[in-house]
Amino acid sequence: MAKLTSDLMRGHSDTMILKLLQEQDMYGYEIIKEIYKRSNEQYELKEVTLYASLRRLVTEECILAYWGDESKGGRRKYYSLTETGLSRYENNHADWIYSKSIIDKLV
Amino acid sequence: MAKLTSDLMRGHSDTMILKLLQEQDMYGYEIIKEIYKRSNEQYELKEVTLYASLRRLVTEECILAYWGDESKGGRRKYYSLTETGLSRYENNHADWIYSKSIIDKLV
DNA sequence: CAAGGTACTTTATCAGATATAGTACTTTTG
DNA sequence: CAAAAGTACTATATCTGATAAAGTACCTTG
Repeated sequence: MAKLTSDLMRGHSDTMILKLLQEQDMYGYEIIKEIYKRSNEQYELKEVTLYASLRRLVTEECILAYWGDESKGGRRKYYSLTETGLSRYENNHADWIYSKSIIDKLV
Repeated sequence: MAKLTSDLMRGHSDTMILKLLQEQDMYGYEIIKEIYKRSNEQYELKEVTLYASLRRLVTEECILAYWGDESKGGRRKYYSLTETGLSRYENNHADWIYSKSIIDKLV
Protein backbone atom coordinates (compact mmCIF):
# COMPACT_ATOMS: atom_id res chain seq x y z
CA MET A 1 0.00 0.00 0.00
CA ALA A 2 1.67 3.23 -1.16
CA LYS A 3 1.84 5.92 1.46
CA LEU A 4 2.55 9.62 1.82
CA THR A 5 5.74 9.77 3.86
CA SER A 6 6.63 13.04 5.55
CA ASP A 7 9.93 13.14 3.68
CA LEU A 8 8.21 13.04 0.30
CA MET A 9 5.60 15.60 1.36
CA ARG A 10 8.21 17.86 2.91
CA GLY A 11 8.57 21.35 1.54
CA HIS A 12 5.10 21.47 -0.01
CA SER A 13 2.98 22.89 2.79
CA ASP A 14 3.79 26.52 1.96
CA THR A 15 2.84 26.02 -1.68
CA MET A 16 -0.40 24.25 -0.82
CA ILE A 17 -1.42 27.09 1.48
CA LEU A 18 -0.52 29.80 -1.01
CA LYS A 19 -2.50 27.98 -3.68
CA LEU A 20 -5.68 27.98 -1.58
CA LEU A 21 -5.36 31.61 -0.53
CA GLN A 22 -5.33 32.70 -4.18
CA GLU A 23 -8.99 31.78 -4.32
CA GLN A 24 -10.11 33.41 -1.12
CA ASP A 25 -9.06 34.35 2.42
CA MET A 26 -9.31 31.43 4.84
CA TYR A 27 -8.77 30.75 8.50
CA GLY A 28 -6.30 28.13 9.69
CA TYR A 29 -8.48 25.18 10.45
CA GLU A 30 -10.44 25.76 7.25
CA ILE A 31 -7.20 25.41 5.27
CA ILE A 32 -6.59 22.01 6.84
CA LYS A 33 -10.09 20.87 5.97
CA GLU A 34 -9.88 22.11 2.39
CA ILE A 35 -6.54 20.37 1.80
CA TYR A 36 -8.00 17.16 3.24
CA LYS A 37 -10.99 17.48 0.92
CA ARG A 38 -8.97 18.30 -2.20
CA SER A 39 -6.71 15.31 -1.63
CA ASN A 40 -9.79 13.07 -1.65
CA GLU A 41 -9.20 12.49 2.04
CA GLN A 42 -5.77 11.04 1.33
CA TYR A 43 -3.64 13.69 2.97
CA GLU A 44 -4.02 15.57 6.23
CA LEU A 45 -1.76 18.53 6.90
CA LYS A 46 -1.04 18.46 10.62
CA GLU A 47 -2.13 21.49 12.66
CA VAL A 48 1.35 22.15 14.05
CA THR A 49 2.78 21.98 10.52
CA LEU A 50 0.10 24.30 9.19
CA TYR A 51 0.46 26.98 11.85
CA ALA A 52 4.26 26.85 11.68
CA SER A 53 4.03 27.31 7.92
CA LEU A 54 1.51 30.16 8.28
CA ARG A 55 3.75 31.87 10.81
CA ARG A 56 6.73 31.58 8.51
CA LEU A 57 4.76 32.91 5.52
CA VAL A 58 3.57 35.90 7.57
CA THR A 59 7.14 36.63 8.64
CA GLU A 60 8.19 36.53 4.98
CA GLU A 61 5.28 38.82 4.08
CA CYS A 62 3.82 36.27 1.69
CA ILE A 63 0.50 36.45 3.57
CA LEU A 64 -1.20 38.70 6.08
CA ALA A 65 -3.02 37.51 9.19
CA TYR A 66 -6.04 39.16 10.79
CA TRP A 67 -8.61 38.08 13.36
CA GLY A 68 -12.13 37.44 12.18
CA ASP A 69 -14.87 39.51 13.82
CA GLU A 70 -16.97 36.58 15.02
CA SER A 71 -19.32 37.57 17.84
CA LYS A 72 -20.02 33.94 18.61
CA GLY A 73 -17.69 31.03 18.77
CA GLY A 74 -13.94 31.05 19.05
CA ARG A 75 -12.01 33.74 17.29
CA ARG A 76 -10.60 32.69 13.96
CA LYS A 77 -7.38 33.93 12.48
CA TYR A 78 -7.76 34.61 8.78
CA TYR A 79 -4.99 34.79 6.20
CA SER A 80 -4.81 36.66 2.93
CA LEU A 81 -2.34 36.49 0.08
CA THR A 82 0.04 39.32 -0.78
CA GLU A 83 1.78 40.10 -4.04
CA THR A 84 4.94 38.63 -2.54
CA GLY A 85 2.98 35.51 -1.74
CA LEU A 86 1.72 35.18 -5.29
CA SER A 87 5.29 35.42 -6.60
CA ARG A 88 6.40 32.88 -4.03
CA TYR A 89 3.66 30.50 -5.16
CA GLU A 90 4.72 30.82 -8.79
CA ASN A 91 8.36 30.19 -7.92
CA ASN A 92 7.51 27.23 -5.70
CA HIS A 93 5.24 25.75 -8.34
CA ALA A 94 7.93 26.07 -11.02
CA ASP A 95 10.40 24.42 -8.63
CA TRP A 96 7.96 21.52 -8.16
CA ILE A 97 7.46 20.99 -11.90
CA TYR A 98 11.22 21.05 -12.43
CA SER A 99 12.04 18.80 -9.45
CA LYS A 100 9.37 16.32 -10.49
CA SER A 101 10.92 15.94 -13.94
CA ILE A 102 14.37 15.31 -12.49
CA ILE A 103 13.11 12.86 -9.87
CA ASP A 104 11.16 10.99 -12.55
CA LYS A 105 14.41 10.52 -14.47
CA LEU A 106 16.21 9.17 -11.42
CA VAL A 107 13.74 6.92 -9.64
CA MET B 1 14.91 30.11 -12.59
CA ALA B 2 13.42 26.94 -11.09
CA LYS B 3 15.71 25.13 -8.74
CA LEU B 4 16.06 21.79 -6.98
CA THR B 5 15.68 22.62 -3.31
CA SER B 6 16.89 20.07 -0.78
CA ASP B 7 13.40 19.89 0.75
CA LEU B 8 11.83 18.85 -2.55
CA MET B 9 14.62 16.35 -3.29
CA ARG B 10 14.49 14.98 0.24
CA GLY B 11 13.65 11.36 0.72
CA HIS B 12 14.64 10.32 -2.79
CA SER B 13 18.31 9.45 -2.40
CA ASP B 14 17.65 5.86 -1.28
CA THR B 15 15.36 5.22 -4.22
CA MET B 16 17.81 6.70 -6.72
CA ILE B 17 20.58 4.48 -5.41
CA LEU B 18 18.45 1.34 -5.39
CA LYS B 19 17.39 2.06 -8.95
CA LEU B 20 20.97 2.21 -10.19
CA LEU B 21 22.06 -0.92 -8.35
CA GLN B 22 19.36 -2.94 -10.12
CA GLU B 23 21.41 -2.61 -13.28
CA GLN B 24 24.81 -3.45 -11.86
CA ASP B 25 27.00 -3.22 -8.77
CA MET B 26 28.63 0.19 -8.38
CA TYR B 27 31.04 1.91 -6.06
CA GLY B 28 30.10 5.07 -4.17
CA TYR B 29 31.65 7.79 -6.26
CA GLU B 30 30.47 6.10 -9.46
CA ILE B 31 26.89 6.32 -8.18
CA ILE B 32 27.26 10.06 -7.75
CA LYS B 33 28.59 10.43 -11.27
CA GLU B 34 25.87 8.31 -12.81
CA ILE B 35 23.11 10.27 -11.04
CA TYR B 36 24.70 13.52 -12.22
CA LYS B 37 24.80 12.18 -15.77
CA ARG B 38 21.25 10.82 -15.78
CA SER B 39 19.87 14.11 -14.53
CA ASN B 40 21.47 15.83 -17.54
CA GLU B 41 23.89 17.48 -15.15
CA GLN B 42 21.03 19.14 -13.31
CA TYR B 43 21.34 17.35 -9.97
CA GLU B 44 24.34 16.39 -7.90
CA LEU B 45 23.84 14.08 -4.95
CA LYS B 46 26.28 15.25 -2.28
CA GLU B 47 28.93 12.76 -1.12
CA VAL B 48 27.94 12.98 2.53
CA THR B 49 24.29 12.39 1.59
CA LEU B 50 25.25 9.44 -0.61
CA TYR B 51 27.41 7.68 1.95
CA ALA B 52 24.91 8.29 4.74
CA SER B 53 22.21 6.79 2.54
CA LEU B 54 24.43 3.83 1.60
CA ARG B 55 25.21 3.22 5.25
CA ARG B 56 21.54 3.27 6.13
CA LEU B 57 20.64 0.90 3.28
CA VAL B 58 23.35 -1.54 4.35
CA THR B 59 22.05 -1.46 7.93
CA GLU B 60 18.57 -2.22 6.62
CA GLU B 61 19.96 -5.06 4.47
CA CYS B 62 18.70 -3.48 1.29
CA ILE B 63 22.23 -3.59 -0.15
CA LEU B 64 25.53 -5.27 0.59
CA ALA B 65 28.92 -3.56 0.65
CA TYR B 66 32.25 -5.10 -0.32
CA TRP B 67 35.68 -3.74 -1.13
CA GLY B 68 36.88 -3.97 -4.70
CA ASP B 69 40.10 -5.82 -5.32
CA GLU B 70 41.93 -3.05 -7.12
CA SER B 71 45.68 -3.52 -7.12
CA LYS B 72 46.17 0.05 -8.24
CA GLY B 73 44.44 3.17 -7.13
CA GLY B 74 42.47 3.74 -4.00
CA ARG B 75 40.24 1.00 -2.72
CA ARG B 76 36.67 1.26 -3.82
CA LYS B 77 33.68 0.14 -1.82
CA TYR B 78 31.16 -1.55 -4.06
CA TYR B 79 27.46 -2.06 -3.35
CA SER B 80 25.07 -4.70 -4.56
CA LEU B 81 21.31 -4.97 -4.33
CA THR B 82 19.55 -7.57 -2.21
CA GLU B 83 16.04 -8.97 -2.51
CA THR B 84 15.04 -6.74 0.39
CA GLY B 85 16.46 -3.81 -1.54
CA LEU B 86 14.46 -4.63 -4.62
CA SER B 87 11.27 -4.72 -2.55
CA ARG B 88 12.23 -1.48 -0.92
CA TYR B 89 12.73 0.11 -4.33
CA GLU B 90 9.32 -1.03 -5.51
CA ASN B 91 7.65 0.32 -2.37
CA ASN B 92 9.49 3.62 -2.59
CA HIS B 93 8.66 4.00 -6.25
CA ALA B 94 4.98 3.33 -5.60
CA ASP B 95 5.09 5.90 -2.78
CA TRP B 96 6.56 8.43 -5.20
CA ILE B 97 3.90 7.86 -7.86
CA TYR B 98 1.19 8.17 -5.23
CA SER B 99 2.69 11.23 -3.51
CA LYS B 100 3.19 12.95 -6.85
CA SER B 101 -0.48 12.57 -7.73
CA ILE B 102 -1.58 14.03 -4.40
CA ILE B 103 0.89 16.91 -4.54
CA ASP B 104 -0.23 17.70 -8.09
CA LYS B 105 -3.79 18.04 -6.79
CA LEU B 106 -2.73 20.39 -4.03
CA VAL B 107 -0.14 22.71 -5.53
C1' DC C 1 -22.04 19.20 33.62
C1' DA C 2 -18.94 16.13 31.11
C1' DA C 3 -17.49 14.79 26.67
C1' DG C 4 -16.41 15.94 22.22
C1' DG C 5 -15.52 19.16 18.56
C1' DT C 6 -13.49 23.45 16.75
C1' DA C 7 -9.53 26.65 16.61
C1' DC C 8 -5.14 28.16 17.80
C1' DT C 9 -0.49 27.92 20.41
C1' DT C 10 3.86 26.12 22.78
C1' DT C 11 7.69 23.05 23.62
C1' DA C 12 10.53 19.14 22.61
C1' DT C 13 12.28 15.92 19.40
C1' DC C 14 13.37 13.68 14.86
C1' DA C 15 16.07 12.58 10.81
C1' DG C 16 17.48 13.37 5.95
C1' DA C 17 19.80 16.91 4.46
C1' DT C 18 24.14 20.35 4.28
C1' DA C 19 28.71 22.45 5.77
C1' DT C 20 33.16 21.64 7.03
C1' DA C 21 37.02 18.97 7.58
C1' DG C 22 39.58 14.92 7.45
C1' DT C 23 42.46 10.60 5.44
C1' DA C 24 44.52 8.06 1.56
C1' DC C 25 45.85 7.24 -2.97
C1' DT C 26 46.69 8.45 -8.07
C1' DT C 27 47.36 11.58 -11.88
C1' DT C 28 48.63 15.88 -13.82
C1' DT C 29 51.31 19.95 -14.04
C1' DG C 30 55.29 22.95 -13.55
C1' DC D 1 60.37 15.58 -8.01
C1' DA D 2 57.09 18.43 -5.57
C1' DA D 3 52.82 20.76 -5.69
C1' DA D 4 48.27 20.81 -7.20
C1' DA D 5 44.24 18.59 -8.49
C1' DG D 6 41.34 14.68 -8.81
C1' DT D 7 39.32 10.43 -7.00
C1' DA D 8 37.22 7.87 -3.08
C1' DC D 9 35.70 7.37 1.41
C1' DT D 10 34.79 8.91 6.45
C1' DA D 11 33.70 11.86 10.72
C1' DT D 12 31.49 15.63 13.23
C1' DA D 13 28.41 19.45 13.78
C1' DT D 14 24.40 21.89 12.40
C1' DC D 15 19.97 22.89 9.97
C1' DT D 16 15.07 22.93 9.60
C1' DG D 17 10.43 21.34 8.05
C1' DA D 18 8.34 17.89 9.94
C1' DT D 19 5.97 15.15 14.10
C1' DA D 20 4.56 14.13 19.09
C1' DA D 21 2.62 15.70 23.06
C1' DA D 22 0.40 19.00 25.58
C1' DG D 23 -1.79 23.22 26.34
C1' DT D 24 -5.80 27.19 26.25
C1' DA D 25 -10.40 28.86 24.97
C1' DC D 26 -14.94 28.53 23.26
C1' DC D 27 -19.20 26.04 21.46
C1' DT D 28 -22.27 21.94 20.86
C1' DT D 29 -24.16 17.64 22.26
C1' DG D 30 -25.93 14.05 25.29
